[in-house]
Amino acid sequence: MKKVTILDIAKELNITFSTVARALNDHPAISKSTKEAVKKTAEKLGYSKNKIASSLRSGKSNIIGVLVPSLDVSFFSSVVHGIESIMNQHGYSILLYQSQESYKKEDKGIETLLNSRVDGIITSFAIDREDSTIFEEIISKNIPLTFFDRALYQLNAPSVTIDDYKGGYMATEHLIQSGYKKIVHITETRDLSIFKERLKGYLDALKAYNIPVNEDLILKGNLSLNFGKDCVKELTSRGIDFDAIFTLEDFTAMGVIQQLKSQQIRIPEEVGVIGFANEAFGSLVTPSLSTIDQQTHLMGQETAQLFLTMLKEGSFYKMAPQRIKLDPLLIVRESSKGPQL
Amino acid sequence: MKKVTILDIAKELNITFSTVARALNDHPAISKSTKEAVKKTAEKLGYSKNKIASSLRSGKSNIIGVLVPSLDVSFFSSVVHGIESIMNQHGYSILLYQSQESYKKEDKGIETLLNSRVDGIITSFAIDREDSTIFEEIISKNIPLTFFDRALYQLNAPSVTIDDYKGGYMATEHLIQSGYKKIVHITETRDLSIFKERLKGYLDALKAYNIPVNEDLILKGNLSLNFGKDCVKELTSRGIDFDAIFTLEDFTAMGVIQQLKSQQIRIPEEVGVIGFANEAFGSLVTPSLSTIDQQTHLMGQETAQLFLTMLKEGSFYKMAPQRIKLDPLLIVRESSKGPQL
DNA sequence: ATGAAAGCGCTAACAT
DNA sequence: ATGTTAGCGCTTTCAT
Repeated sequence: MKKVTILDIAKELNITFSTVARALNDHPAISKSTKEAVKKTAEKLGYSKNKIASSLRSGKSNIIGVLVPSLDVSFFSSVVHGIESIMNQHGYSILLYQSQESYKKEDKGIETLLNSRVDGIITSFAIDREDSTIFEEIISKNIPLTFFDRALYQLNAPSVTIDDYKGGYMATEHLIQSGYKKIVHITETRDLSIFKERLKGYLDALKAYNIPVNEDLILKGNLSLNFGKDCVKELTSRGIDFDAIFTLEDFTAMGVIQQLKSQQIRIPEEVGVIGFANEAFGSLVTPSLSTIDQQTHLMGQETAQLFLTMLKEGSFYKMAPQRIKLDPLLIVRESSKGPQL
Repeated sequence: MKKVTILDIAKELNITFSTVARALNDHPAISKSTKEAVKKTAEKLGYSKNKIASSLRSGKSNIIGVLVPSLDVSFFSSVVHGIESIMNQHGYSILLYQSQESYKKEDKGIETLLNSRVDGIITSFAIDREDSTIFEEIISKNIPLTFFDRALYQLNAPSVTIDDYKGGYMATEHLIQSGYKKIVHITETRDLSIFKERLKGYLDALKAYNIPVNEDLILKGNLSLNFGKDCVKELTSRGIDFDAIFTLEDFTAMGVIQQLKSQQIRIPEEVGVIGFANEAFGSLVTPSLSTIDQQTHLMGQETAQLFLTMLKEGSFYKMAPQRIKLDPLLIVRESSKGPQL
């Protein structure tokens, strides 16, 4: 089965290949009858348009690069799900790259995407990235770039994130309003602004309700289920007085819950717990886990939409970039129902 | 910033562009000194190789299409994670498509992938697919095709699946060996061989242990958490005698657990439960859910590896295709610890 | 409404 | 070790 080109169709119909090309692209100047004839023989011969050739000539690939830390993290796979669905509807394909949270792999990925002449890049960058020059290069080449979830605000690129500050504030306020007073926050050692924002929200909520900040109640480490367990162990062994825990994300919260249960500390009567991210397991565990939803589906859609808008504009980085901040959603479940009166 | 081509580098160095091309591709016949000079000026001028042009000329895109139902299902995103990682290490990029379990979108996806001249396709096809002609076309065009999880065995294409029969057998045998005797199986109405295999495993395990099959204990529907709840309601309202439930996947099992708990039926003392898929929440719920692990990471790796082997062969569909069946893993947790003595 | 011709940026066969 | 040359299969401008 040798490959069929527009030339083969042209020969079959005794017209030139440029007429065929126009017919296949629904060019207005081509008569209805030739269009039909062309499409029929294309079908008959099993013609498949060579997008590589047309991309080379036209300078547009209709492919956009999506670069994320890892599809093994449900947050990212969920957003990518949304991005692919929307872009697909608009005739774009997704070239996928995972950085595995390593900026070196990310740099390599960006190079490959650029070599592939993607029409633009959508990304949430690696946790260990320290300088933004590679993204500046993309911008200076006038290639559309859109961030989601993790954004570099010093750059002139649009972004879709959730309001992590607000999320942190909401979680903390909810605990306070439920009657908790000595609220622990577990955060990250690694320097990522989204975690700092959540911490800020925590601090401001305490302030707003006139609760003094106690440094003993702010624990730092590397997020994981086991870290959550360790935090509870440390708090109890050091005899620190607390009645609620707000963790930077759900897996850590899960560790907290498991350890509290194993030490026979009742949730939510003795200690309230709230996480962040609304992982699938939160509604299924006992007690079910209160959390902050990050609206992953909405984020995927908004990101794709924002990117498409940018593409249409033509001259990308001229105006101030649009920065969409999605509202986090408070999901109240059993784990934060309030202390025993 | 206009684009830099090998011609620009050639002019800069007063050599021909074909020497430049060879230097950049580390052609053995090029002297070390020119290679260095070329690479230095390439860097200096900000050259970025146009993969589209080289693909057009060479007939190889170094891109493979990955077509899955949805990244919102953790099983698939996990396997795609593995596939991307491995292919990436071997210099391939992934063009991603989601069928959303619709064979129509899948057909469109395949067409786009073929138009994009991918070097091959890796897929787990849509649940509603009824005929295999589109895959036969791919094969007849001699384009490498590899299935994972859901395979069409009548086709001459390699596949990586887990042994669903064995998984069904293991789950059932485990319940029997734990002391359960009246074992329900919840399965799918829709016609997908993986579910039928699990059912077969269930039936054969019963047979092997001389337990008569009771049709009342085999329930069919569309998998979901709520369906699991409904099944328990139906079983109890109809007064059917049962002491264990094996569900076709974990979300349904979760529904079963929630409904049993809400009816004050104790797990595992009164009713044992085992699911299938080893979703993330299984270890976190109470009681923790016994299940069958599908080895998603291994599946991703094996699929990528099998595909790469195929690529190397050159003439694809000549020999009998390799069909890798991975062993499922029995994960015993609290929900199937055995009935009260 | 259609044809002719140029060329996108590479690779690769064939020179020298 | 390097140069010459001919395309890959389209899109697009200019003619007719």
